[in-house]
Amino acid sequence: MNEPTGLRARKKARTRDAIADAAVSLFLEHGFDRVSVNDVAAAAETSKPTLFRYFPTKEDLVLHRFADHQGEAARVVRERRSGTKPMTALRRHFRGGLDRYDPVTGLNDHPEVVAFHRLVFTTPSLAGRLTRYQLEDEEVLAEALGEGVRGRVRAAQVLAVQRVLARVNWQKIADGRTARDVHPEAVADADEAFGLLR
Amino acid sequence: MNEPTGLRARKKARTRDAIADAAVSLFLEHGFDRVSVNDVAAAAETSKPTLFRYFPTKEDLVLHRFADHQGEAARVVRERRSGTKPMTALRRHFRGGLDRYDPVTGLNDHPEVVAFHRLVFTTPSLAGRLTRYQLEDEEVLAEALGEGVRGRVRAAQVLAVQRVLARVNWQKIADGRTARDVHPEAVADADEAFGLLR
DNA sequence: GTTACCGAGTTAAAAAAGCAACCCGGTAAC
DNA sequence: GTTACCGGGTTGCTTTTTTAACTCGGTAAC
Repeated sequence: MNEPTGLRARKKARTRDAIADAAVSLFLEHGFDRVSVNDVAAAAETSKPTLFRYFPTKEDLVLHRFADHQGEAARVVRERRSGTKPMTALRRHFRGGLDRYDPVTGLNDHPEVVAFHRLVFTTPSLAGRLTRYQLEDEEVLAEALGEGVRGRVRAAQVLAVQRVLARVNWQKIADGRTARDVHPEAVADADEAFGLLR
Repeated sequence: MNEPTGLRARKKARTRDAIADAAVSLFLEHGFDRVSVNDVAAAAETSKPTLFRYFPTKEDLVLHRFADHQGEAARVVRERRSGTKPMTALRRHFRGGLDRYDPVTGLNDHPEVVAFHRLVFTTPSLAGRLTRYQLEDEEVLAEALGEGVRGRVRAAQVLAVQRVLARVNWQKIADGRTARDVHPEAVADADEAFGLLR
């Protein structure tokens, strides 16, 4: 089921992780703009060209965690069991994320995760680039949802809903509440928001 | 004074160490002949050709620790202060090794060191290759000692003495005594043995 | 007595990483 | 207002590593 795990693949994954981890921990400690990519490369013990071979821009050093979820919505729609409506599949998937306290739902109170979200949301260049990612996500979801304007609008609405929900959840947790405590509200919010999509 | 420490050099050193460490620890645990170079490479997380680029033969995976002392005797002779006789320089150097409990003198009771020596001495192919190293050592020492048969004989005698002394010391320690305890005898033996060289 | 496998080493080609030098836009120094 | 540096990102070249397939000697199977 998982990729062939040769030496090459293992070491590439490790290098990638080393770079990403070094980056995030430096950014969290000193702030995105006060850390240069040279610093990151040095901390990860790789060269600058290598760093850029793994991550196209400085922002991606942070955002790859979202990038890993690229196209997830589209996939959920495409792989739904026949008989299930797209919206139901998406709602269930999001609900699953909440129950697993998946960081992308905003419903996660691990200190690192919270700090990470604050970093993303309060750094303009990061927030900006993140919306670019979501636009691409929107396009593939639109395709999965059907031709024409109809699909595009649906896609935009779904992603907007997810974005808002995640933001609301994160805000409550940033205010000091625990994920477990917020969970019921998050589920209720999700039901209401997805309900509006009909 | 020390080599430029770029990324490349650092990683090469690390790879080399990883291979050597994996090798020695596997050999100590299972025996030299029951561990294949494939096992070593796998444990060190490198490929077989890489392993062989760092160490020309399987034996060298163990013996590089001796190889690091290659030519040491010759260097001691060449770099002695003028006015000092070669033999005195060599005797003093060996004496220094005893005082530092240098593993090459056999006078070292760290469990790993003792086990390592047992490994070398009780594995025929290793013991065999080790004497090959000592022959090369002998040649360069002979050159440093002067032309002709005279130098060669001297060289052979010095190295034979060191070999015997190391072996005797190791034997006592293998019998359970501590290095500190054996030290005086080792010094006495050394004095006597080097004395015979006159 | 082949046939098949194992372990030490090697080879060639391709991927990946390092290095040094560069471009380009910004901003601080003088 | 040049000049110099800094940080993001790129380029070309070299070195290192992986991969897979190979040689060669030994030895177990049948």
